[in-house]
Amino acid sequence: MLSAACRDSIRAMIYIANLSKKERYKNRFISIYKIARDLGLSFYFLSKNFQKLVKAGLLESHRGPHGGVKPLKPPSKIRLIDIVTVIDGIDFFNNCILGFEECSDENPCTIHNLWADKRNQILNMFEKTTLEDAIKNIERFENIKV
Amino acid sequence: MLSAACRDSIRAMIYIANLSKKERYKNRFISIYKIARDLGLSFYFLSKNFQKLVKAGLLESHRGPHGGVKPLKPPSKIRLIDIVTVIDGIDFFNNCILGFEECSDENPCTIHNLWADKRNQILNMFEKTTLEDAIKNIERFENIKV
DNA sequence: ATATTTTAAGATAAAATACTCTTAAATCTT
DNA sequence: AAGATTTAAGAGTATTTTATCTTAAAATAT
Ligand code: FES
Ligand code: FES
Repeated sequence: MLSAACRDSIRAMIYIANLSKKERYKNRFISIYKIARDLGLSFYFLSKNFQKLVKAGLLESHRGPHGGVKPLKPPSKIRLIDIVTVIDGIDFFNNCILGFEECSDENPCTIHNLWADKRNQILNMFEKTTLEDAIKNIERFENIKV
Repeated sequence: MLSAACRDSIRAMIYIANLSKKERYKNRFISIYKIARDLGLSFYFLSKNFQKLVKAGLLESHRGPHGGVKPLKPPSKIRLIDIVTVIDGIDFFNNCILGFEECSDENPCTIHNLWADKRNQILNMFEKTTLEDAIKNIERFENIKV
């Protein structure tokens, strides 16, 4: 459902948001190399994908020593759907699951009435969930994977 | 979410199931060429994908004049999940949305608690929905796309 | 028997996605 | 000013998915 690029980006954004809360990292740029290393991701792939997030205004970037990226908004203001929109686009939430051109209640496919509901619930989840929600889970659960 | 192969296959299976109910087609083989033409799909791609459904026992095939495919079960006994399982596999319903190796309540990622629920609802839909349900919608709605 | 129709199977080609590399530009450190 | 660090951008490569083609096998029709 999410592309590999999008999965990586969401993980990284959650990681950045969480780190940026700590005193040591507040308002500091975090190097992409460090993020990739800490999360076990490819530096090349991650920095490429980050370029979109920077352009979209979700991240601020800075070159040179002590450079890196940092969030432009507080975790409570960055929703998962914002990241998905930038990296994958939102076609998934508009398109027919059977691949028809149009998707609407007026022009439904044979399983539209069932799928549209599920799809909206997913959309709802991505719209409601912010990086802060994810961070809270990090604090809440012990053996959580970041 | 569904691959192109899977989307095509589901559409074709619904079409076959619906056609097989009609007196003229009862217990007859329906040519793959006709199915592809009627649904606007590629004959090559569809016949390739059908091979899996035949092997899996969802379709019976027959070569030569008046050959083709026909369902091996009544529409009420073929669930969407059966087709998805054969064509795409069920990894989607087991895997972590953020790409982690494991996915379980005991070893969750930062959004597992939110996603697992949605994912199960989708699974539920695919498990509960049969070809008969889709056919009923064909009868129920006027401008429906098959 | 021979020719025709139709699916099966495997090879090939094209397109999309995932991933990597190289060079440049910006910034900092000395 | 020179060198080191770090992201930006675009080109390049690899892998996966999608789509097509070719040949074979099976069944029917003549
Ligand atoms: S028309 Fe197919 S899901 Fe809406
Ligand atoms: S662990 Fe990530 S969705 Fe379950």
